[in-house]
Amino acid sequence: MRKSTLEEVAAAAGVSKMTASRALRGTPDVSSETRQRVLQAAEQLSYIGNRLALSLSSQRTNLVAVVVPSMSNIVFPEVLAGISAGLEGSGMQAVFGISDYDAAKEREIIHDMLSWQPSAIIVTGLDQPEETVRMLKSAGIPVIQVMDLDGDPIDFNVGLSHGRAGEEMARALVGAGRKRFGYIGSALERDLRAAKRKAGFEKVLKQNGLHFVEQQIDSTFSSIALGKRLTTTMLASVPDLDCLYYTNDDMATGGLFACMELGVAVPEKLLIAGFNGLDLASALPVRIATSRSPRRVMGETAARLVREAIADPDGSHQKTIAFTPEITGIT
Amino acid sequence: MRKSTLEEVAAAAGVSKMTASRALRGTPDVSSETRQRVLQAAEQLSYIGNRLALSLSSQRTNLVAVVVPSMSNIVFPEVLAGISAGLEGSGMQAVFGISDYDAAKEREIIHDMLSWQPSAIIVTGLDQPEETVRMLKSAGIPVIQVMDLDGDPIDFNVGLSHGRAGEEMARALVGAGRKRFGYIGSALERDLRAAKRKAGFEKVLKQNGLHFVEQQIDSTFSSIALGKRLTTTMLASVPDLDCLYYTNDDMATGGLFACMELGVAVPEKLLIAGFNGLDLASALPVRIATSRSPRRVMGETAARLVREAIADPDGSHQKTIAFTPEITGIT
DNA sequence: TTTGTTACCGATACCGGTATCGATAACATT
DNA sequence: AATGTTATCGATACCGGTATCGGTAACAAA
Repeated sequence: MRKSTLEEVAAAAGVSKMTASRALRGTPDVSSETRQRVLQAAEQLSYIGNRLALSLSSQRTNLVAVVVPSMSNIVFPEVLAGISAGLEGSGMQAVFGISDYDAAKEREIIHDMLSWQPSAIIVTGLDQPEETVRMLKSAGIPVIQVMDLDGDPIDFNVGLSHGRAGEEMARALVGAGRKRFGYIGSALERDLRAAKRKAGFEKVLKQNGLHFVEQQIDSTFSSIALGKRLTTTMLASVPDLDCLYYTNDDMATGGLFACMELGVAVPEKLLIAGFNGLDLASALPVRIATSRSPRRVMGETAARLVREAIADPDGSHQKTIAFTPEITGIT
Repeated sequence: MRKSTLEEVAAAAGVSKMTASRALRGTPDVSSETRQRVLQAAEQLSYIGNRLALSLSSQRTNLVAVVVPSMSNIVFPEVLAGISAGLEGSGMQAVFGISDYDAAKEREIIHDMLSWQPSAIIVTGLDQPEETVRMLKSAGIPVIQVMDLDGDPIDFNVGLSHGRAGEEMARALVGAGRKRFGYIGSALERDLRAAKRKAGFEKVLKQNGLHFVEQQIDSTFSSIALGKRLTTTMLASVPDLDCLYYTNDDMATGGLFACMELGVAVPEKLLIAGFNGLDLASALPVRIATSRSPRRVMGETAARLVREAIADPDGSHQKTIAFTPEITGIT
């Protein structure tokens, strides 16, 4: 079956294109009898409007572009789900792109997305290179940067400070009496937020006259398996650590599993700390420490800002919405 | 900064719209000097082409619509990542929609997506209601149904048989000497593939003169926490089960955690079986049985089919690509 | 009867690109 | 000098809708 156009629907209903358009959109100025005929013709031809034409003509799209770095970690899909849910009922539609933690690819994806003339764009983090920032600024639409808070926002900003999250976690752990710290990380040169957490953590360690006794940083991305492997290696060479800080909960969970297999008592002998507050982490048979980040809520909040900014483009809106991660799992 | 148009770029370069268009697209018939001027003007105005106009005019989009039921389970993001990766370099762009396991919502989303005139559409499963099927058929583009295999495909089909996956798992478990089976599920009325697995499993049990001694099915969606809770409840009332089959690995993992807290020996006393073959499952300190489904590969395969079907619309292509899940974790 | 109103509908321009065809100038060929 | 070629560019139509304005018929009011 070939795609049918409004023209064809109109012809089938014996009216003009314009009248058909009005009938389908529910505009007034159409007799209910005519409307009926058009609706029927459209149904009959299984007509689906052409949004390209609609958007081009009306000079507005219902698109919200969203760029996230990855889909392999549940964190970003959760943000997307939040955005998608937060947009529901607004007539707006999210379009996603994956940058694979690659700045060049991100630039390219943003460019592609902008060419679809979205009404707003949501990007992850505040660390876009200058050229990307310029592109975003010149797009003339609301730009929402999510997840992070450490940096200069382009426009709107929804997130939490990863630097502070690292600091707080370190403070809590030092406060709990831990002294011999190790760090296990992954892909820090690409996951800049994880790097910020580590930096914040180290800063507080230093303030307390402490430091990471041992570090193990892999260049691949975080996973449970990687956390398990690196932990096994590290505990073999430095068995007397009493606290391990990880990139995130996935890595930390792998660490916990390693400990369970090695028979290392968690948290008595070794405290394990991650980041994110995954559902997984709270269901674990042994508690690990984590900073709970409101991922879905951040997505929903970003969506709300988009709706507000579009509903009232000239209004003065709150530009920054900060979340504070709650630390759990330290007793 | 206001969005600039090709017209403006052309004016700035002192040429016609048409020449500017050619220069930017790298078409021949433009002197390198003129091309240079246009490129410079475009750069200067930070011009970004309008894909709406492009696609409307050229009558082709680079869009591939994708509809998945959820983002809360890592399974679907992985499929999306596979699709996204498989499309890379083709100039095509995936657009995602989330149906929340709701047939009505799915219908609506598919309708919305089709209005963007995608070049192909990928949907999850084979169980769309008749009206949705009609809509997909009349779209006149390649339709790829992924994940499932049990049913009548509209066009292309990439997936595995969940009915058989359930059967195979049951055969393996019965073969391993298990006799007293329990089932723990979630949202089966919406997650039809999980229901198919259960049906297949039960069929084989019956063939062996067995049945589920106890069932516990919640109406909410699968999660580790839910698996843990339901397992704790079930083991309290029926402690002598020797095998538990779950909706999926998330639920099964929760079950394992419950067992670890209750001190139930896994797998000696109780064997735990899920589905998916998540990374999580293989990193667990105790092995659980699972059927490994090639989620990312299914996404990549779907993307490949899309590319082939679009590159050669009239060619005869293989319509169905079947995967067989590998069972692991039974010793 | 004339004049307003109102309800309904159509003609036309336009959104921002691309496809197509034709025009022009410069140069080579006969 | 006349004719062909080639390289380069522009004018126009069109993609499929919507915005805008104007037209017609029916009916009410004066």
